[in-house]
Amino acid sequence: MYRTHHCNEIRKEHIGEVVTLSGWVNSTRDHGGVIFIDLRDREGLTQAVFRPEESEEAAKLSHTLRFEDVLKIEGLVSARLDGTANNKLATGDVEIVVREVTVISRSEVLPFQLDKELSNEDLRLKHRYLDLRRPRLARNLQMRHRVSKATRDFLDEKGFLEIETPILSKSTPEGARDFLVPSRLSPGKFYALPQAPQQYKQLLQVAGVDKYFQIARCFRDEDLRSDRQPEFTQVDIEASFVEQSDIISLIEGLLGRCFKDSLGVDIPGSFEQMTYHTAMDTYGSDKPDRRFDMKLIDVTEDLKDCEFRVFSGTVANGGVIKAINAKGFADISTGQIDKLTKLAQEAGAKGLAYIQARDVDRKTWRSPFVKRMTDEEIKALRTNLNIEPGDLILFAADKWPDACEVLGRMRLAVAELKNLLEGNTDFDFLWVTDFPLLAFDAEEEKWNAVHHPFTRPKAEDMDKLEAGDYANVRAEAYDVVLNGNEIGGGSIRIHEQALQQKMFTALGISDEEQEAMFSHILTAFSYGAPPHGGVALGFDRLVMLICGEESIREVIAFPKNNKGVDIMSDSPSGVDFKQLRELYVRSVAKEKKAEVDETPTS
RNA sequence: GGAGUGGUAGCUCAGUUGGUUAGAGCGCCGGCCUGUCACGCCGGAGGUCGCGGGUUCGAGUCCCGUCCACCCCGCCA
Repeated sequence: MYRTHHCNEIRKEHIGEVVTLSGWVNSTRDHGGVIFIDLRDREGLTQAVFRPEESEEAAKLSHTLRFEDVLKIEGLVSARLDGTANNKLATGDVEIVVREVTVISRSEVLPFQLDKELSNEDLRLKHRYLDLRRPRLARNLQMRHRVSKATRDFLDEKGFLEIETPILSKSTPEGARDFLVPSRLSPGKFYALPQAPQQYKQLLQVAGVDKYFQIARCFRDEDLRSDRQPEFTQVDIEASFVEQSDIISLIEGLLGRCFKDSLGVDIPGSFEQMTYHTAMDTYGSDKPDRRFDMKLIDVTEDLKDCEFRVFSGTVANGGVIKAINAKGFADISTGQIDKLTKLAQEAGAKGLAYIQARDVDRKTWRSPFVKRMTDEEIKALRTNLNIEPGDLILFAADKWPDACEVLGRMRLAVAELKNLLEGNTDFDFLWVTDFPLLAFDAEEEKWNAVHHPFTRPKAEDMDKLEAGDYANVRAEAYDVVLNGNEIGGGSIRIHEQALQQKMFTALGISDEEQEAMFSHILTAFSYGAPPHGGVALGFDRLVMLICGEESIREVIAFPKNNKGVDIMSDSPSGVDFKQLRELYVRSVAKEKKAEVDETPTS
């Protein structure tokens, strides 16, 4: 037998018992005579004491122990000597006086120390199995389990069925780039890995499943980010005979359960709802972070006749002028202004207009344009923007969406520069609703679905869809936002064949293409489809936020690096020519020396 | 595809206007130590300063190129 208890289990009441523990050597404190070893498993630490007078053999062996050796110890649970209890450890009142020790496995010196922070992510990922021994990561994995368990429990109680959908799936024309899998049995044809189980879950509604969920792995072949991996997990939910409010209540309950069962935190029973238009207008983002204020204020009326042509000209062309007041940030450095200006330009602005309001008197204001403004204009700004000495005002003048977008980014950048969120532990939940159904892609010169092509237009905007007024059709779609992160999104779906066809046509998908790519779902809708809708939660992001991490890599057991490479197992990697031949695939990838590689290395 | 930050000992980092033999903490190795828990004390080993080129009497430091990592934008219906 390896153990009678785990390493965070022994307490005062066990004193006098003989126990057996197994685990890793977390640390050794060798005093020559007496030796202390902290034994660790995933649950915690227990101190073992080796004394020659108890067992000469064990004490002798204990001198040779190194970090991360794996041991089995047997000994007597004893109270620690007076004044030597360790209140940092749950097991700190007791220790195991060892009478027998077995070295199960020795460890080489580790490539990094487990008790120190480590910035070399390459090294961490290469030895992920060691990284995961660190308490923070071990805790994250346990939290992740808690959240998925809470999800399953909650949805089960609500009558949802967990159903698996295919991983070998069909390529979809819209959306992200697909991962493709060549088919050996159908030469020249390919499966795609699912970007989401969207169509399957809708077909399950046609099947009468009524309430479906899946903790589903999804795949998108796009560039990575700290919150994006090529394969990720989403909590995929779909239900029949539901309206938007039903899904919203369901998710509020689900998130409540997740936070309760993982962190023990009570979150609000319902979240504020905000339209997409209000979110953009007020925060310059469809996923506003409301943990700090700095709202976007419209000053178009105040400055429409301003002598500063950038402002008045924009208004004359139908644009707007918006501003944010970065309270107390008038002492911003020139370098920081430059940085913000560059950011604004990246977001599409021509420049960044600002006022550093050093004191009350406008003569103390530092600004490229303020001298050209009338006293009335200044007065209006003072009032509307609540300008006080020490404030920094940033302006954007452009078409409404662009001005909002630019200032939205400024708002986040200022919060970053000013460390507004340092130490903030709030959880601010929010629903963003009434998204536009379609958005025009200038590059492709076509309309794209903002959410996806199965999203239902709002009933009151249906006539606009008929009329081809695509820009003003709103969708029965909603996102759930936590602290400026989109943690989920969903919609009520189209369940009518004719409407779905109309939607495809609006997206520029010809009748032939509809037949080839979507006949299964269009046909299914002709056999009695219930109204339905659902949502998908970004599970990795949710767990990341629950764990207080800044990257989803910290909550995924074996993540890939920025280039999509698993540097531990070295995947992706080359395959044998024979494997490719069986799949009727030939690589045209060029090796470093510019030759076509027909026998890839492995 | 574009911008930014970084790369110095096993790890985390410092290294000033270019100037002696490139440092610290932790880890590692050896020794001492019977109540520690970031144990302590003594001693020691350990470096292609990412790589290549250049400027210079002299380059970790300046210049050019390049590779890698992270981060952001694009992209992610």
